[in-house]
This record gives sequence, C-alpha cells and structure tokens, in this order.
Amino acid sequence: MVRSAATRAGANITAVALHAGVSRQTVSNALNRPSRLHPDTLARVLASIDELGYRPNQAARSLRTQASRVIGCRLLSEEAVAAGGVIDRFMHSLCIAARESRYDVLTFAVGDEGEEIDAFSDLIRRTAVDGFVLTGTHRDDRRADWLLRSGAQFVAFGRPWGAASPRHSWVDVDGAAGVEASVRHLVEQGFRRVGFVGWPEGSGVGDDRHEGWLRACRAHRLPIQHLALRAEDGVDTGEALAGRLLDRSRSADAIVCVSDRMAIGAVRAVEARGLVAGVDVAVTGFDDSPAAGVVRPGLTSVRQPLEQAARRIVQVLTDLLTGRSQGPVTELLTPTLVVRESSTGTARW
Amino acid sequence: MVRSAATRAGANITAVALHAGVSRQTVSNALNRPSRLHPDTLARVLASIDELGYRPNQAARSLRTQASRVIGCRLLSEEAVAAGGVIDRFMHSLCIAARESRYDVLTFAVGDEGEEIDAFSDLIRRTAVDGFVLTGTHRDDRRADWLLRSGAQFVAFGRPWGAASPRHSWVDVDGAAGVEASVRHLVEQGFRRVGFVGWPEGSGVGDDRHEGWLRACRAHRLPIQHLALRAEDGVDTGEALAGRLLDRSRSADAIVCVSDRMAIGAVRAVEARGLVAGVDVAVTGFDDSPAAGVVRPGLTSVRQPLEQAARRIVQVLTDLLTGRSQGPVTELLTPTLVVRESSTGTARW
DNA sequence: CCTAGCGTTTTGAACGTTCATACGGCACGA
DNA sequence: TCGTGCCGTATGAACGTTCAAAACGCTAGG
Repeated sequence: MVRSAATRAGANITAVALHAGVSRQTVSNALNRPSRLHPDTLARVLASIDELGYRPNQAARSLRTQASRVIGCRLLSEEAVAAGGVIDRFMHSLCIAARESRYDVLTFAVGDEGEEIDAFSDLIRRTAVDGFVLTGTHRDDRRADWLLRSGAQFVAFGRPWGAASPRHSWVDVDGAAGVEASVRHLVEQGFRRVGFVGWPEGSGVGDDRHEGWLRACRAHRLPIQHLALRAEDGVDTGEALAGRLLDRSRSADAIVCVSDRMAIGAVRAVEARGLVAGVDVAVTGFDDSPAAGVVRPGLTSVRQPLEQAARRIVQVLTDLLTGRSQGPVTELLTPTLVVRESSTGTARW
Repeated sequence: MVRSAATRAGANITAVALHAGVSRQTVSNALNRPSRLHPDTLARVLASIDELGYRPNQAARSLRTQASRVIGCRLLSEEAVAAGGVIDRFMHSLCIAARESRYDVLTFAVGDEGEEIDAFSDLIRRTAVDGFVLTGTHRDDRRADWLLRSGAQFVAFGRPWGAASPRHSWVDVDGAAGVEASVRHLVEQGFRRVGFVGWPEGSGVGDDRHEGWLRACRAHRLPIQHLALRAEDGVDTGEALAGRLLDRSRSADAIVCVSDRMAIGAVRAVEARGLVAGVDVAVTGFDDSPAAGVVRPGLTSVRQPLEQAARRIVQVLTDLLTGRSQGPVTELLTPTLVVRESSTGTARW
C-alpha cells in the first residue's frame, strides 16, 4: 500500500502537535523559530513533522501573517520572446532564485501596460502577491509610477530610463559596457573602423548601447563619423543598415550590433558583397541568443548575466519585503563577451 | 490627493458590509451567488464593492474553500526553450486562459524529474496549488504515475506515450497529422521523393511524426525505401542527414524535418550542393519557431495551435477541479501548415 | 387563523496558522 | 524563604472568508 497520506495535503499542525505531544505553537516554532525550542523537543517535533509529511498550509499562513510569499511577474509576449530568449532565461533563473528564498512566482500575461497595471491592482487587492518584478522598463514607464503611488514593493529588471534620481530599486545589466567590450575585442583583432548598428534614438537601452560604442571609440581613438546607423530591431533592418555602412566610400571593417537579429542581418550584408564575415568584416551581436550559436559563422555576442541578475533581484526584493532595507537599491551588472567566428574568422565554412 | 486607499489592499468584506448596510454573507453572495440576492440589494452591494475597491482576500478564501485557485506549471529549461519557443508561446497562452477562468498560474523551475516531483509534493502539501499542467511528457514518465498515486489533479500537454489506455487527462497536438499535411503540400507542389529527417526511434513524439510520414507516403503512393533517417535534434544533425538523403543515387527531391532546427540544417545541405532550396529540393520544418520566418528561404513549417491547446487544458483541468468531469478526458488538436519559400520557391533571394 | 413554503438575509462557526501573552519550572541572589 | 528573571511551552485570539443553518418577512393554501 502506498503511503498516500504522507504525500497528500492533510496533516495539519494540530495533528503534528498531537503526534509529538506538544502544543500547536511549539510545532509552529519548530519551523519558524527553532532556537526557541529545547533541543530535545525540537528533534521530537521535527521527527513528527517528517513522519506525517507536514507542510504548513500556505493559505492559513498567508492569512495570519498578511504575506503571501509570492512574487508576481508579467510573462512577456511572443514578440519579446522572439527577440532572443533573454526573458525566458531570466524567468527561469527568477523561479530558481525565488524558490531558494522560499518564495513562489506567479506569472501573468497581459496585452499592454494598462492591463498590466490592472493585474497589479487585482493581485495587490487580493493579497495574492507580496511584490513584483518589473521587466522591460522603458522611458515614461507608467508602471513604476503606479506601483510607487500604490505603495507596492517591487524591483525592476532594467533602469528607470529618464528619471533623474532612483525612486525605486532596480537591477540592470550594463549594456554600454557590453558594447565597449565588443569594440575592445574588435580592436584587439585588428579592426579599426568599427560601425554601430543600433535602435532608434529615444529608447533607454538603445541610447545606452550607443553611448557605449561612442565611449569605446573615443577611448581607442577610432573614427565615429558616419559610422553609426539606427533603426527598429530586425534581421532586415540590420542587413540594410550594415549594407549602408559597407557601401560608404570609407566603409566599416567591423560592425557592432545591438541585437543578434540585427547582427544576423549584418552578416548577410557582408556576404552579399562577396566579403567573408569574421575575416574581411567582423560582426558582433547582443544577448547571445540561441541563434547566435547556430548560425554560420557563429556570432560573437554579449551575454547578460541573467542568473546573477535574477538572484540579486530576489535578494533586493526580499530585503524590501522583510524591512531589512528601506530606500531604493540599485545595481548594475557587467555582461561578458562570448567570442565566436563572426569576429575572429578562425573557422571557415 | 491620490485615492490610495482604493488601490491598496485594505477594504475587507466587513468594511463593504458596513458600507452597504448588509451582512458579510450578503457581500460574499453578491460575488459568489448573485442570483440569491434581491436585485436592489445586489446593485447596492456591488456599488459599495466598486467604491471601496474591494477584492476578496485570496488567502482567506483559499483557507475557507480549501482551494487555492492556482495552477502549477513547471517552467522548462533553457535547452527546451532553444528548441523553438513552443513552450514560451504555450506558457503565455496558458496564463491568459487561466486568467479568463479566474485562476492564477504558479511557475517553478527545477533541474530534473525527481526535483519536479519534489516540487509537486511540496506545493500539494502546502495547498499552494489546486492542480498541475504537465509539459514535455515522454515514455516512462514518472511524473504522471506519481501524480496519479498522490491523487492530484492534472492535465498533460502531450500524450502518455506508451501507456495502453489513458489513465489521466491530456491534450496534445497531432504531430503525425502535421507531417502528413507537409507531405500532402509537397506532393501538390510536384515533389515525389519525399525524405524524412527525424529523431531517433523510441521517443513518442518522434515516432508519431515518423508514422505520419509513413502514412502520407503510402496514401500518395510515394517511395519510402531509404528515405527516412533519424538522429538527435540539431542543425548539424539535420544537415548531415539531409546530405545523406541528397547524396543517394536516387536522391530525395523534398525533405520533411521534425524540427525547424533540423530543417535549417537541411536547407544548408541543399545549398551546399549547389541546389536551390524550395525549387530543386523542398524542405519543411516543425513548430514554426521565430527562426522559421527569419531564415532565407523562409521555412515552411507546421504550427501547433498552442493558444487552443492552452485553452482546452485549462478547461479540462477546471472541469476536473470543480468535479464537473470525472474520468480522463483526452483531446487531439490538428496543427496547421505555414507555407513559406522553402517549399514553394516563389521568392528568390 | 394557522401553517407551510419560498425568497432573502443574517448568524455562528470553521478553515489552519501565527501573534501576543500567560504560565510553569528552575536557577540565582538577597 | 522569597522574590526575580529566564527559558521553554501552552493558551486564546485573530487574520478574512465561506459554509451550514437559522431567522426573517411574505404569500398562498388548508
């Protein structure tokens, strides 16, 4: 016979107390304040807990403590997923980090920012979550303002672009540093005319990466005139912009792209002109998406430390929730460069 | 001044009752059994609920009803994500479908099947979820057996491959039908020697798709001898197998692949031999991953109806949870073919 | 006129946990 | 001997909701 009683919900704190010959409160203390118990009592209670397979009922605990031990996080749409799998890797790491801190993660999908705020409001009023993780922050983000006004606890993955002083906690990856690392790497490979293929002016992330390219070029005394072009993300736009950089009279010999999609387009532009990507013209991407390792030549790309970001975010959020920290905490993480053939030409295909 | 009182958790059922001049139970009924109330009372109570921004406290409700209104679902690892973004699209749809049925989705990430079972056990004993959605089912899946033994409610996205009779509910996409549709489409395009590039024998999904190819070839009286090759998923394996199909004395003039990754490899094999993919040799993939629309030629691919699958899964699970249905419910959905240039050659590049 | 029955609303209890506090025993110092 | 303080444990209440059942007002039927 299977010990189904141990695996199913059923044993409650009273059953454990009876079994161990102590009061309910002592069982509670065994789990929440073990130091308050006499070692012998603790051992006996823990043995009973183990034997009966007891876990505190989440609802009862939440009701009493007024805390759900759940973190809410919006699941981004397909579109964002297509952009490179960054958000999935992040979500995965977030779940693991939350679990380590004994928090659950509640995900929800919504159409737009307004609906996301509705979801926030609903979850807060139902006391279904203790706090949120905000992803995909951007200029004029209504969500952060709303959460601040509502008094909800949250940590953003991404900076509050445009805001003067940090009004809320965030953790982000230093995109500019990632681009700088790309340029440095290209310089070390002997490339001198490093073009930039980025996103249109105005987006925080896009401007930041452009800034990184500028800084790196200045630091290495590289030319910048007519070497930066910007458009919406996509393989086709990447190809078009890279093409223009290559067709200039003084054409680029390397192209730094702000996304792997644009980089894949850039490689196409290079090859369409009879040049060898990675040898005649180097190309780098951003995000180290699954595609980066699959395309040929393999794409040199900036990899964000998503596991670390998730871990830090959970830490900052739980500190906020438990009152261990008060004011806004901010943290900028440094990405790493994954070098492949598109910038080294070591492998011919 | 901001009406923060209305947006924060705070107003409880007693406050609403006082405001509307009725008892707590009447407020409860207004939300759960509105037909029991006099229309005038209902209107008055709903107005108070609206004015105070009241939402029932989830923990209290769960505690009383012994139901969390939460569905648990494992978030698959990066590896599976790389396979084509199917699982992300599914998760997104699952969240939306759950929300429509007033359920929340709790996601967790684990390393292996054993840990997943531990997570199940933990969530059940804490009464943190009412049921599970199982993804990535396969032969000798311990998870379904464990859940059945533990008496937990769940619906699998994917068939219990290998089991004789359905012991639990599942919803799946008819992969064989997807491959059949691919073959039919290729025949209509005039191709006759349709090769198959699949996964190794033994996996439920892989064998099913192979079966679909066999059926379609028989139905259209196409040759099958030496036209099916199988290996682990990947761009490189796809290229290798397709290469062997093309190098045969009586070579294939079309190649059906069980994944977009293998299909991308197959296109490479075609082009490496100086042939034009989509014209000389057609190629089809599976899953309609983001890459399928980006590569050139665009990849004809089988698209799974994931939104519908998620919706049906939530429906079946909630029926199970509310006792509206008893025995195992099973449902097989038909995928659609997204036709692009890799099988039609309409666009040259 | 009484009662049965229906529709609507209220009352008390219960879900399982933790908080605040009270209690008992023991060691110690006065 | 008697407080005093401390450690370990127990008791009652409370969190906010819904269930089960009672009570209310009204109409209809005997």
